[in-house]
Amino acid sequence: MGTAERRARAKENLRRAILDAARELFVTEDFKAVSMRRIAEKIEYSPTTIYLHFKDKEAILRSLSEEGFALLSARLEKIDTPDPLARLREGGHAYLRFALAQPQYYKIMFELEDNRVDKEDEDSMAYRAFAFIRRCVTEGVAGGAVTDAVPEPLLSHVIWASVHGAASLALAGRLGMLPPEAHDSFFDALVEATLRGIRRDGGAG
Amino acid sequence: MGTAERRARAKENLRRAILDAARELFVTEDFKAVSMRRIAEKIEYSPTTIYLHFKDKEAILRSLSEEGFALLSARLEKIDTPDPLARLREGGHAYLRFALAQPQYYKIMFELEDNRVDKEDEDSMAYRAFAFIRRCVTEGVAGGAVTDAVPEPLLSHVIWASVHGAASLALAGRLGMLPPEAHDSFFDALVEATLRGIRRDGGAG
DNA sequence: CATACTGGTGAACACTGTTAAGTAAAAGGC
DNA sequence: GCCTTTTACTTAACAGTGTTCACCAGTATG
Repeated sequence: MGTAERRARAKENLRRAILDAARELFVTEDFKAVSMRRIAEKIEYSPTTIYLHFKDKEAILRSLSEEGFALLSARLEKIDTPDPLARLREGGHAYLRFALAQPQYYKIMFELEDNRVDKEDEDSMAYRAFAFIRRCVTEGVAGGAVTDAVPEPLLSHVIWASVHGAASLALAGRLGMLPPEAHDSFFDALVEATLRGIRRDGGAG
Repeated sequence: MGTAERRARAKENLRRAILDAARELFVTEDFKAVSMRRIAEKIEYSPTTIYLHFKDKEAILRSLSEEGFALLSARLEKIDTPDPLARLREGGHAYLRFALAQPQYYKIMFELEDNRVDKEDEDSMAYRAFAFIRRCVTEGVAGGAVTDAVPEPLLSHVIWASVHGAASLALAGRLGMLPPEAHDSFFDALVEATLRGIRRDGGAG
């Protein structure tokens, strides 16, 4: 039966159209500008139709959040620097560039209620982005460059927290005390301090 | 004229009542549960009355945000450990305890739109909390324990970012990969790594 | 005493997310 | 080809949201 397939395809298409419309709304305007009615208007369907494809509005935003993590991990995985610490450095800067370039994505990735990844959803995109850090740390520990005093995955979380903190402060407008031209130096200093903090030798070099 | 004073006092009282009602709503329930109508109901006034005391809803939330920073800086300023690095360590833990104990406060302190502290509003409570870090850093640099390779206030922002990142990840539910009993170890590891990252000697001690 | 100002309100506007009930069309069974 | 069931979709409505405007009573001031 080709009909069932065609129907499934149409369904998937509409689902994608909804996500596309929502993404365009919240990337070009604001995160608060995404309303069910505006999405519906954009896809030229009734608002209630959306509920046939997504449980509620948050489900749409969660999808976009996942999309954001996919974009982020794609950027991270492009980095092929052999040395784990140097790779972490590049990864940190790539992370911050992403957050600043895609603030709307970044916000829903971390400000959404109930991200709670209780279970081992190891194929989530967030997990995948995090895996970049974990690989660097594991290699770094194996090579002796990174401290083994803090067991994994604690150390990877420490790195993530530092970089996320910088991104979060910047997006929250809490870097106002720093002149804009100093932001890059700040990001640089943060990445370097973080690396020093996890080095085995304390990072005199 | 006593009448003008009495009127001013009544005005101030109502302003406080509004803030009290809003705080109780968003502390006991949720940040999203704070609505103008529910505040009005609590203070037994019409919703429109609130607009005679606050420009809009965000003005109320900004006041509460400021209140949150006041609570935080009060906690920090209690710490009187002489050694700057040890004081930073204690401050970091106090900061994290505050964020976990008052998640609603913490969220509006950093998730509110337009916190942009462009100008030198040096008497804001956020500035005051930040000054705690700056004092530690300045003393630390003077005493030789803290690196002088990164000029202030960059280094203080680095510290703030790290600790805020940990708090933010925790509140966003992004620590789900860690078992709950490991969270304290994580916070500990983060504070220690941050301190190592800013030490002059790289922190072999 | 008339005027102007103050504090407060009810009704309304233009939204929001979401649900229940209903409809037109396509698919499946005979 | 007809009948029934399922699918896709919509209209109307509910219960809220922030905010504004026109209005009104009471107080202070000329």
